[in-house]
Amino acid sequence: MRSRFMQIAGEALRERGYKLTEPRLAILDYLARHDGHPAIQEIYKGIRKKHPGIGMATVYRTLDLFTSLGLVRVLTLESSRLHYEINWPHAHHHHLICTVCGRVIEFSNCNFQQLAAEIEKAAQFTIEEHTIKAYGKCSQCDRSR
Amino acid sequence: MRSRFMQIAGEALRERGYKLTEPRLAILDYLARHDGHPAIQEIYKGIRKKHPGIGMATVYRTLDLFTSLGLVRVLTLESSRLHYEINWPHAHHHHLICTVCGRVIEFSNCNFQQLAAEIEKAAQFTIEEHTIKAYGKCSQCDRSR
DNA sequence: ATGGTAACTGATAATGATTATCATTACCTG
DNA sequence: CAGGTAATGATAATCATTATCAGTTACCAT
Ligand SMILES: [Mn+2]
Ligand SMILES: [Mn+2]
Ligand SMILES: [Zn+2]
Ligand SMILES: [Zn+2]
Repeated sequence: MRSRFMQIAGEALRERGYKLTEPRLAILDYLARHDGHPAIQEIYKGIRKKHPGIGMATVYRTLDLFTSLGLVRVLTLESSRLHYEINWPHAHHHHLICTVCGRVIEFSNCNFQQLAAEIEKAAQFTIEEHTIKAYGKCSQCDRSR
Repeated sequence: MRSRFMQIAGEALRERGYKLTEPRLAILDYLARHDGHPAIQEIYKGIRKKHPGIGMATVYRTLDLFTSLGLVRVLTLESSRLHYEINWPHAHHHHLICTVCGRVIEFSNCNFQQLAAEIEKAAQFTIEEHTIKAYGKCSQCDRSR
C-alpha cells in the first residue's frame, strides 16, 4: 500500500538521522504514484509540477540516498541513463526488455534460491542481491506470434 | 581457442561486408588475449602500446560494431562506464560482483532454460538473451567466512 | 516558541563519458 | 590507374553525473 510504504520510508529516514524534507517526500511520492521505470529527467519533470524550485542536483542526491537505504532500485535499460523504481517490500521481480519497442515487462517467478545456493558454494561468494534481465521481443513486436 | 575465434570473427566481419582493418583486429586481439572486463579506456590504452595512432572514437565505433555482431558482450559494472568481454562461443556465463572490492567472478551454471520457458508462456514474450548479476561479498572480503 | 547547528538545498561550474562532424585515408572494383 | 565507398583520427559538441559553495531549513534542546 502506498501510504503504508510512505510511512515505512519515513521511519527508515528518521531512524538513520535523515531529515524529512520536501524534495525527499516529493520524490518518494512521485515514484510511489507512477508505475514504470523513469530516468532522473522524467522524475525531475514530474515533481516540478507540484514542486518547482527543487533542483536537479537534489534529485540525484535523493535517489542515491534512497538507493543506499534500499527504498528504491536502480536499473540500467539503455546505457546512458539510470532508471529507478520503488523497491516495494515483498514485490521482488525482474525485467523483460523488448529490443524492438523498448517496452519493459516485469516478472516475479525467478526461483533464484537454489541457484544462489549452488553458486555460493561453488564460488565461495555470499550473495546479497541479484538482478536478471531478459531481452527479446514482446507480443506486439513479434510478428511470428 | 584464441586463433579459432579470430578466424570466426574475421569471417563474421567479411560476410557482412565489413573490412578487416588494423583497429578492428587490434581490439579483437586485445580482448581475446586479456581476461577480465575492461572498460573502453583500458582497451584504448592497451592497444595503443602496439598501435599508437588508433583513436578513441574508433574504439567506440569498433566495440559498438562487435557488440551488434555478437562478437563481444557489454556489461555494466559501475554506472559510469561500459565494460566489454569477448563473447566466446559455448562459454555462456554470468557475473558475481563484490560490493566491497569490486572483484568480478564468473559463473556458468545458470540453468535458465526452464525459467525462460515459464516466462515466455506467462508473459507472451520471446526471450533471446539474458543476463544475471549477483552482488555480495567475495571470500576475501567476507570476514564471516 | 526560540535559537543553535548540522544537515540539506539550489544554482552553478566542472568533469567525464559518449556521440557527432568532417576532412583525410585505405581499400575495392573495374 | 581512376572512381567510389567504407573507415579512420582529430576535434568539437553533447549530455549525464558530480563537485562546490553560499544560503536555507528541519529538528533538537532549551
Ligand atoms: Mn520493475
Ligand atoms: Mn565475464
Ligand atoms: Zn516490443
Ligand atoms: Zn571482494
